[in-house]
Amino acid sequence: MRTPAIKTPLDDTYVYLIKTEEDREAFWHWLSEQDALAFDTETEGLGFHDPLRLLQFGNTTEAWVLDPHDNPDIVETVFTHSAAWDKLVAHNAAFDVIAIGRMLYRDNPSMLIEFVENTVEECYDTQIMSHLVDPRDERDGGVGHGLKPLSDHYLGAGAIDGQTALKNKFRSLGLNMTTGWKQIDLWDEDYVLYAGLDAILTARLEEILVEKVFTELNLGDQFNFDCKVAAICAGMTARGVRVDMEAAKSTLAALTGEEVTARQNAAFYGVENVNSTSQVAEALLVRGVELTEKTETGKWKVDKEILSSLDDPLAKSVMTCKAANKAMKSWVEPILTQGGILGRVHARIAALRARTGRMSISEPALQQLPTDDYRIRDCLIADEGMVIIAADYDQIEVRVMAYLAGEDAIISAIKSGVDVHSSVAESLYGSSFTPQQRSLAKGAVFAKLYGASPKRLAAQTGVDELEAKKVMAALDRNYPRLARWSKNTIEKARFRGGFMSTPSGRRLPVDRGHEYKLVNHLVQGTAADIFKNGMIDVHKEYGHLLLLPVHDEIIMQVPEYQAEEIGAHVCELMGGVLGEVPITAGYKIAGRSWGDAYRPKEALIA
DNA sequence: ACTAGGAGCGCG
DNA sequence: AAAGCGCGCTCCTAGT
Repeated sequence: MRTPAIKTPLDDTYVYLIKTEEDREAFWHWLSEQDALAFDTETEGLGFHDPLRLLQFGNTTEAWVLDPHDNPDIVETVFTHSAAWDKLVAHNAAFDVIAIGRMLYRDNPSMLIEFVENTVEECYDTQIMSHLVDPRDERDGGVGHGLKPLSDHYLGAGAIDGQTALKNKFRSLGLNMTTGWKQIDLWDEDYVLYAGLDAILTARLEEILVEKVFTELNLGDQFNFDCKVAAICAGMTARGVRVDMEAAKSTLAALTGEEVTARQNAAFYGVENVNSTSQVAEALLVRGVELTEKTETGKWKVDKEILSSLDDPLAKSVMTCKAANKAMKSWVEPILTQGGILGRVHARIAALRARTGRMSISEPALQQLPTDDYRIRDCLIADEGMVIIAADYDQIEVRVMAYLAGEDAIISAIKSGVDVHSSVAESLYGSSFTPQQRSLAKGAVFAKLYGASPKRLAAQTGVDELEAKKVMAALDRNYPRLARWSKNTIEKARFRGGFMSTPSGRRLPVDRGHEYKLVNHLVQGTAADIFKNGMIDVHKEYGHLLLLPVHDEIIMQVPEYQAEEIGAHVCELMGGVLGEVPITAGYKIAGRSWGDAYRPKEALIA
């Protein structure tokens, strides 16, 4: 007996359920007629360990919804006996492939990683395509990269909003967005309808986006490149990083102690809640501290920079308390929670997240671990017999800027192996420049890189505004190609609007009124692609050792006895030339724990 | 009760 | 003339 199909709000499109043997037979027949196959999953939640609930397949007019646990043969045939259809289509393939892989290879981490890498790379991922067409998210004024906004925009399917519909459904059942996904009946009419629709929308999006990416924009190579990167990143998520549970517990205990002491101290001065900026400001004013800066909304500004300039016991307690609290809540507790499941943290690594093409890591945010407190990184360690190493590019953004600007004066300094910032300082102040002058020169280069005003440069380096202005002007005078490139970039952006592209072809949207940002975006985006390129090359040789990407540095674990050898080789693989500009990398060996690279000398003994 | 935005802070 | 860039996360506050 066949289970009745569900008619969807889209014209002539249906969702079929696989519940009976007859359903299964009909599905196999349908499957044999597909060449492009979109798939999607529903899970109990968004975390790495949350199990699969439903698996959906679809084309542009039909979807099939099944319980993967009841149909392991279907899952295996589609995902492990490839080549029966031309392509697999998914929206953010990494998420679904990991969920499917976890079901297939529950007890075999290395098989899981291999499966994830191979399958993600093979997918036509509509999220990657979306990003190549327009990298902006909704907050930035772009279309966004979720299935819903993309369907609204490209398919005019605005009426379909599974998220909202299901949220309401959850509510009517006494559930919420956390419990609902886990507890709603597997065959709930709305649940399976929207599950199936997502596969259909993905299939429709793919048709439109493939045309745009491959034909209109000629970004086929860029797409394949980003698929490769996405696959490597998904593999790293699947591999995870080993957690040192004992270290994590003791870090948590130490931070808790610091937090409690600092909080009591702050309370003594009248601040019940250190995270309330109004309380902090009020208490400081009462103590006779002079505050001068206000925020955009007119409240007293009491950020770390201001507090640290105060030399006040309350200010110190507030800073200590906030730092400890942030470290616990953002990193140590999430690491402990995830580590408690299988001993590893499987952070989500988004291969194509920033509008410049940079990657991001979340749950937890492992690209943002504090550098001044090794105890956080101490929670993360290499596997048995291995050590953590970090290989990072040398001044990648400055080199990219020199290349993009064709600034020979900087390029020749780089080529001759001279420190770039010293070379700039020498050109500005002569060969007897002071360390302060080097630091100001470095600041000026970064100001150029970010499009900062002399005012900002002054604030950051401590010189007065006039001095900052003079330095910026001198920089422009001594490096005329850099000045011209920056100026031309901004003018071109103003004139043309729309999108501009990096040399590798990545499209960067122009923000009206903020054209100066293009200078930075071109540099950051090009640097991101160089990094990804290096990561791909390292992956070819040492894929099984990759742990995390951190903007311009690759974190790996390597067998202890080969650490030097592999480190050096990895740097060779990362390096290359950008036109005339040499691109180089260096490595450092941390130790069994990542924190070993950040441990101050005194702490090494203890 | 839940949401959105602001403020703040961590990194490259 | 003026402009620091890109992220993720947590907490607070004010809104519904």
